[in-house]
Order: sequence, then structure tokens, then C-alpha cells
Amino acid sequence: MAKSDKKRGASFLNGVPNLLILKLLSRREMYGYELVRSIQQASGEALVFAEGCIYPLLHVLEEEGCISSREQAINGRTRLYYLLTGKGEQRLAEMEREWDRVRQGVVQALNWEPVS
Amino acid sequence: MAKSDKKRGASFLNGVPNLLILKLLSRREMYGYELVRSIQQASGEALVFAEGCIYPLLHVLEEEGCISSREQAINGRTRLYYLLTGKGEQRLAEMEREWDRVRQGVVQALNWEPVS
DNA sequence: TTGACATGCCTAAAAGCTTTAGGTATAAAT
DNA sequence: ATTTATACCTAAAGCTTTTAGGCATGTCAA
Repeated sequence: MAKSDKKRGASFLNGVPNLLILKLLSRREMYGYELVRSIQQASGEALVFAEGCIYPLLHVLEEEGCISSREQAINGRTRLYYLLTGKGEQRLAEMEREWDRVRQGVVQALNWEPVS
Repeated sequence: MAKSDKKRGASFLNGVPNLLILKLLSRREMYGYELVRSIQQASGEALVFAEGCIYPLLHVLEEEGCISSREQAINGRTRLYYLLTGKGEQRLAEMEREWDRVRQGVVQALNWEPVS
């Protein structure tokens, strides 16, 4: 494998799963497996995150008190439904602001014309 | 320190230094120390990356052949000026496309209305 | 002239997040 | 009966940025 073919993991995705989980759960209750596919769908197939990313994030968010869970049995399978808490709403607002701040910063830098 | 006060590093910055270095160097030759401050300035003070992030990235990009360097002595200090190569232009185009793809995906997901 | 600060380069360890690559179990479909 | 989809989970690897230094020269004020 040529040196130029090395993986370039700089994928602009850091923090996006966290933001989108909170956003989707602010609209309605969802369970983990559902979130994985809903993020994909909601982003127009642009964003796909592995279960190995989503499930641990849900556990952290619940520990932090940003979401709460409720168990429900469906067809013999058990689903863990999550929903945003008040604290989660605050966190979501913070993250949306931060996303916008970064987005604007990048856009501005990309369009920046150096003062000659 | 309360559990809720833990560091939340999800900062949406992954890959941004790489993108902006290439973008700024596509406009004119710059040296590392200059890049650190130019990124900050060009983003309207929104984005600040440490030297410990920028310098190693420059070395990697040069190894990959995306940028080339030229040494110049100024006032007894030595500056390493970098400039984009043809390959670097390609890489920049790829990364701009990827940034846009992710940006659009996030915007779409944030504005997404679930079909009830 | 000495002390502080900005310039200009560098690196290694720590911290953080996502991917990869599994594992377990039940229901549905072929 | 076997494969596929559902539904949960975790640990290790892989990448990137931050933190926290180090080294050396020039400038400016005290």
C-alpha cells in the first residue's frame, strides 16, 4: 500500500453523534437501534454511526442525567426507550450553539480573503 | 468535581485544522507560526489550534506530498515556509467536499421533521 | 543589563471520540 | 433449517487534538 493511500481519518464527525442523539430525542422517545437508523435517515444518508458509537454514548448521557430510559417489551424483545431530560435540553442548546459557532468559523475561514 | 462537570470534548473540530491549513496555503505561502494565528484571525477568533496540533500536521502533509517547504532566514530566526502542491490542491478539494457533505448532513438532521 | 515577552521551531504523553470487530439473544422470512 | 433483521452490549484499535513542556533568538522596558 502506497504511502499516499494511508487512511485519512479527519472526518469532521467529532461530537456529531452526541448532538444528533440529543436532537432526535428532543422530538420523541426513541430506542438505541432506532436512533442508529434515524440519524442515517434524517441526514439524508450522509451520516452513519456504528452501534458501537451510539450505545456507549447513550449510557454516558444517561449517567450525566441528560436522558432517561424506560424499558418496554415488544414482541418478546426488550427495547430501551430514551427521552431528553431538562438537563438534556440545556445540553442540546449548548451543543447547537457550539456547532453553529464552529460551522461559522470554518465557513468564514474558507471564504477569508487575506488583506494584501 | 461533580460528575456533571466532566470534560465534554466533543468539539466538532476533528479534521478542521487539516482543512484550514490546506486552504490558507492554497492562497499564499505561510510558515507554521503564522498559520496558527492566521487560522484564528481568518475564523473571526472562533477557531484556535495549538502549535502542538499544527506543526505535526504540517510534517505529515509534507511527507504525503501535499505541501512543500522552503527555509528562509529572517532577522536571525529561521522560518519554514510552506506552499500547496498539485496533490495538495486535490486533497483540499476532497476535504472541502467532505466538509460540505457533513455540514449538510448535520443541518438536514437538525431540521428534520419526523413523518408522524 | 537584565527580565519579560513575543517570535519560531519542535516533541511526547494524555485525553477524547469513532471505528472495527466482535458477542448474545429472539423473531421473521426463505 | 438457515439466514436475515432486530436489539442490546463491550473492548481494543485508530485518529486527532490538547496539554505541557523544551530550545533559541530578538525586542522592549525597567
